[in-house]
Amino acid sequence: MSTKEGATVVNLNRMKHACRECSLRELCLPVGLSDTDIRSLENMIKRRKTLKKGDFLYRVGDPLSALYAVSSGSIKTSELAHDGDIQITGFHLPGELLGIDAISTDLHPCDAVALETTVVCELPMGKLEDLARDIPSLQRQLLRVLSREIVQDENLLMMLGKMNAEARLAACLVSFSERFERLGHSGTKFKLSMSRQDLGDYLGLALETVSRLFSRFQEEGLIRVEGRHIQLLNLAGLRALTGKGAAGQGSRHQPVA
Amino acid sequence: MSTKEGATVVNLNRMKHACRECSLRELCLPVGLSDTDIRSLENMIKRRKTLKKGDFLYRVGDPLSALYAVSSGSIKTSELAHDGDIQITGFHLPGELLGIDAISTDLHPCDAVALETTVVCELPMGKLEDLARDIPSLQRQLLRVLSREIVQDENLLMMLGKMNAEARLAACLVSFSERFERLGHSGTKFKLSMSRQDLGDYLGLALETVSRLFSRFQEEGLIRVEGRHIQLLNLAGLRALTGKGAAGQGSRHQPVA
DNA sequence: CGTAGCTTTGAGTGTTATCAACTCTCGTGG
DNA sequence: CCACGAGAGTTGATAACACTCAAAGCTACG
Repeated sequence: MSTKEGATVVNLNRMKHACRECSLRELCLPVGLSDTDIRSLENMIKRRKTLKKGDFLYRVGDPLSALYAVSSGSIKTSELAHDGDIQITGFHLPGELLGIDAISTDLHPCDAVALETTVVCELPMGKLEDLARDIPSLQRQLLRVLSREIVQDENLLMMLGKMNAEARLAACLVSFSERFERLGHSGTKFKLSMSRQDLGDYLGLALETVSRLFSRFQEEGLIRVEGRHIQLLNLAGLRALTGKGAAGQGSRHQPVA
Repeated sequence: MSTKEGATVVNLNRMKHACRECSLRELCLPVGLSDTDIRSLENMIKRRKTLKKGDFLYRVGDPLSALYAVSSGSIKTSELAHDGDIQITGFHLPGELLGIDAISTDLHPCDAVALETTVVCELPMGKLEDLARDIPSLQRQLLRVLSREIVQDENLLMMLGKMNAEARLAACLVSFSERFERLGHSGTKFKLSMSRQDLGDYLGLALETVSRLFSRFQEEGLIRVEGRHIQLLNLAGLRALTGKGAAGQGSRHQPVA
């Protein structure tokens, strides 16, 4: 298969990972579950998988056997067009669930590739459904997670359909900022795990356009760029560029409207 | 509320609409449910609502009280951007479910507007969850429907991110063709219920571009256009265009959808 | 260190948005 | 019955934003 067996050999003794002790439990599936319910969830988790950079978690057409929760690292999901063009449909950070777009057909419609060394928790689909039936709050949470994914996709739709390149990258950076912060990391200084090409394939832009925008944002004092190390110097300014600026100070360069 | 009470007064005696006798049951929520299960579903359905063209089914920020299944007619869902730009996130035909993107926050993130006289079945959210707990196959079906929506959004993402204007409209027409056919209508001759502006707001194009493309497709013998009446003359040709057809069209790979 | 991949920057091009004028349809009211 | 106006659609001219092609600089890793 695509993922090496060797990877899962490491730390077999840690396989019985406890959701209760996981720092991500408030971001992941256990939200709103009682302690006993979480214990049931723990028992269901088959194992944790470690992926190296470039490893596939699953591929287009693979049958759905489990959902995966990112524990550490990051994963990109992408769809291939007939002519080889790639659309990245999401970057998945710790606490986020993968594979839910496969539920409708029981086949994965996209590839999932690790952007760096990444650990995921495996949630066997059958057991998850059984458990959801027994635990109403888990059922609700599952629906919520799916629904949240729809909302995220629709936000991305808005970006691709109605925003210019500048606004797209700004919105993307703001999104990363918020998500890193939720993870307890810095929301203004972080390292991107994906390439310019990946960002372009996500935002519907050429990689050169992404690169140029990074340079321009730096010139304008909005961010500091050093390869994949990003520092957000003017978060409000970035937000203003996305259009949704509530705390907008006059960072209006060109009348976008 | 946004929708007038008057609309629902008509035909109160038909309120006890039977899913069992609905021609859409194989497209809608009852898929895979037993006869008794469907009966439980019927009892849950609060009522049917009739909307006139332009009526809102719900608005951004409205609390989620029910999901809606389109029975006849069509509905567009759209999000408003800061500067007034709108992105249409979907056109919903009979048999399709609306409101599922509100489950994550219990608030509707988009507007839903009838494109023509439209009838919807109302599925109270709380009762639906209760019923899903009692009927495992309904739970599965519910997850499936949500997941399918994600897949659809991701297809649209692919269009907006990677396809040119020509390919987008072609893909859109092919999609309508397939959906009308599933509904038992003609897949090659149909009337669009939405304006060029709506199509543009869906495809991320200016309305003028949409209009020009219709004209060009007609010149090329792909379709026949008469206002909103569309006839597809060369479905294979349209499909070829969705594979990014400007250059050579020797596409060996199968179309996605 | 050397190579391969990633990133930056430049120059030129093209697809598509924007602005604008005109037609057509349809419903309303004079 | 026709004039009128509003909304929808078509078509043309122009220009901008982002893509493509190209080359050089940089980074990382064996």
